[in-house]
Amino acid sequence: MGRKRLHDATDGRPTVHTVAARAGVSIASASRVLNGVGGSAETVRRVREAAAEVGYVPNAIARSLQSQRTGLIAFAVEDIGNPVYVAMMRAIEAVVAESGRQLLVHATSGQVASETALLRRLAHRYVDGMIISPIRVTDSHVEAMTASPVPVVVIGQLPDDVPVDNVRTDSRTGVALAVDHLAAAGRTRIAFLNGPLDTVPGVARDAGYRAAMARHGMSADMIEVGDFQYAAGRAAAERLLARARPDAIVCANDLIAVGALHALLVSGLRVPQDVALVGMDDTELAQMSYPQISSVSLGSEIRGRLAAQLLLDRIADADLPPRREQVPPSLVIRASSGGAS
Amino acid sequence: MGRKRLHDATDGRPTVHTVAARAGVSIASASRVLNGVGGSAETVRRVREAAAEVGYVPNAIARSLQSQRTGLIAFAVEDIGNPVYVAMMRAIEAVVAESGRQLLVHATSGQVASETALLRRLAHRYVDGMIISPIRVTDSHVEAMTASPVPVVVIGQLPDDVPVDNVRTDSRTGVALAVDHLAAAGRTRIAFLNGPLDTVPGVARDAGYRAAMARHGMSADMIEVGDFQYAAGRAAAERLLARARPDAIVCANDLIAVGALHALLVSGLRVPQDVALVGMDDTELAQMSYPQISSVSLGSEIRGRLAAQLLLDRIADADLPPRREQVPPSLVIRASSGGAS
DNA sequence: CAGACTTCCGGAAACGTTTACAAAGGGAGC
DNA sequence: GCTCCCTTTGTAAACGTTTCCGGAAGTCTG
Repeated sequence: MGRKRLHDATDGRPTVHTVAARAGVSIASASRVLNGVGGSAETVRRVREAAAEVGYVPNAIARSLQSQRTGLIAFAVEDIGNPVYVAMMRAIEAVVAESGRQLLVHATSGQVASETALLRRLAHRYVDGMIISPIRVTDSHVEAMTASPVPVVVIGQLPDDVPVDNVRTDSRTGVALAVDHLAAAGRTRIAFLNGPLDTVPGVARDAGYRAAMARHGMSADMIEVGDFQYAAGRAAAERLLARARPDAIVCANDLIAVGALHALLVSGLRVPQDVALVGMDDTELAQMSYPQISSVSLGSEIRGRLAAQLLLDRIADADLPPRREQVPPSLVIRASSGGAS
Repeated sequence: MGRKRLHDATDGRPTVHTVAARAGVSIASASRVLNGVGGSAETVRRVREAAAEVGYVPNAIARSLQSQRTGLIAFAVEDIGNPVYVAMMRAIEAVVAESGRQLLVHATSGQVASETALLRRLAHRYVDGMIISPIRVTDSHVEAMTASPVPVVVIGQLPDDVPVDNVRTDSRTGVALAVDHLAAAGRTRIAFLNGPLDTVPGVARDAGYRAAMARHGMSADMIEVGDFQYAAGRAAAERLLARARPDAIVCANDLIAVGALHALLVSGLRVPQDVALVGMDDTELAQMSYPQISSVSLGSEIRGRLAAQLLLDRIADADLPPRREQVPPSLVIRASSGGAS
């Protein structure tokens, strides 16, 4: 009834004080028992009993404040809907959950401002680490990442001198795999539908396409650019078909490929007979299409898993030297390029 | 150099104490200024300056402990990969971000044990609220939800007497819409590919199909059941085609529909000429297929948005009476059932 | 110029944990 | 019986913030 309450007002939920008082021990003892460290048999019994009686549950925030850990891992990505990120997210979730942590997901819309804002917010330490897959990498990204007090792992390319753990693949050779495959199948007019050229994957894939085409002595004049979405892919294919007559199309990701497939079928072309099609990322989408779409796998699940692992390792030991994992691309051949249905 | 440091060891990051000391004011004043409440012009200037100089950033955890709020909202869902949940997640993310909070995503694998574990963990208050879309609802779900100290909003059906905010739709009439549409188009042998019958949506959709078929005087003898995935849909369609000759198929969700489409095309049937197809959930997948798949929209984005809104409202005022929002289904007609391509 | 009122400030408590430290108790070995 | 060591316990500090409260100083009013 006193005006100045010390602990455990009648309205509040039970705290370790409640439990301690009820068990007739100090909060230190209560805490120790509840954490399973130390305590005599009798004390353990009394505390456990008291805790059960009042339905005590430790407060995660208070614990975090003390331990300086939130138990949260953030995953920041342009678009939660893109199946390639979904695949990564699944893999990351698995690793993160395994370590007893939880996953926070951010949608950045691919905007530099919101990505750097997110990185800067890491200073608030609301999370123990972040995995980010920026589609563009600017100086402010790099600056924010290196200034962050909590570990950051990047999925994607990063300038070599940036001391940040990262997981990369080689989409340049990935595109080459696709071109080689199509050329080997006798295709001679291989077009390319790319994403924006001011993105990291966009330039890499463009370079891969041009180099591979040059290697085969073919001219790289059937390129259309849009963004990395289904609608853009469909539109790009329509533009392409309006001005050229390719016998094969390589797409910078599966969403674009599905859009292209749609455009091809609408205009009465047969896939793969008239036009062969190869996508990239090897997402579920490629398998769910009809015909199933050949796709260059960039190991999304593996990259996700590796990124999560790198992050956990660094959280465990901040002094590790920066690490860099590389996942090689591989081509998965399906019906759309003449493989089995 | 003293052994017993009080605040701000040289190694640590700046805290409000650092700022206060540097500005020559008390931590109370520093905190007030940093929160933009009170302070004389001179104090404000000094504190701001000190904060900028040391690069002060408030610690989110400590703030949470004080405010009893984490600023986090959890979204728990069976499978992060299902496009219908992706759509909901997008909508929820938008609302949640708008309110200055962040989204935590849990994958439950649809297992009752992990869902109830998640709900019970809410007692730790690691999050300000949770949106959950359980595919099955058991007594332990209900018990855990009502016992939770933080608000829970359910997307999906819930027994009427459970005092928990929820957002529902009516997939029973949703299926009826599909059947009516197909019957009106002259289809007479309408099959149904459903998800598991021990799930809430599974039974509702089954009931909807049977009722609608009866209403049209058609027998409901072409039903196949699998889970709500692409592969299961494809397999179910194959089983169906092996034993019957439907002229239309209604699917319990879009993943199943895409799988069925695949099976139909593989077996040389034309869609919609030979077999009309209608999916459910109206996800991106339905638009990305060829032909595009008619689908019963259950308003995923709307449900997501509403759920987020209900949750925020309840967080703001715990004494609100339980609310229940209903989103009506609607049919989106596309090429797969004879609509425009 | 006294009193009332406002503004600003600092000390200290509070949020709910964990843990360093010291004290106390109890065997065991001599 | 004494010392030594080990176990158990409680006190209090610490994590980093916000905020209550009382006092001081300044401003206005009559």
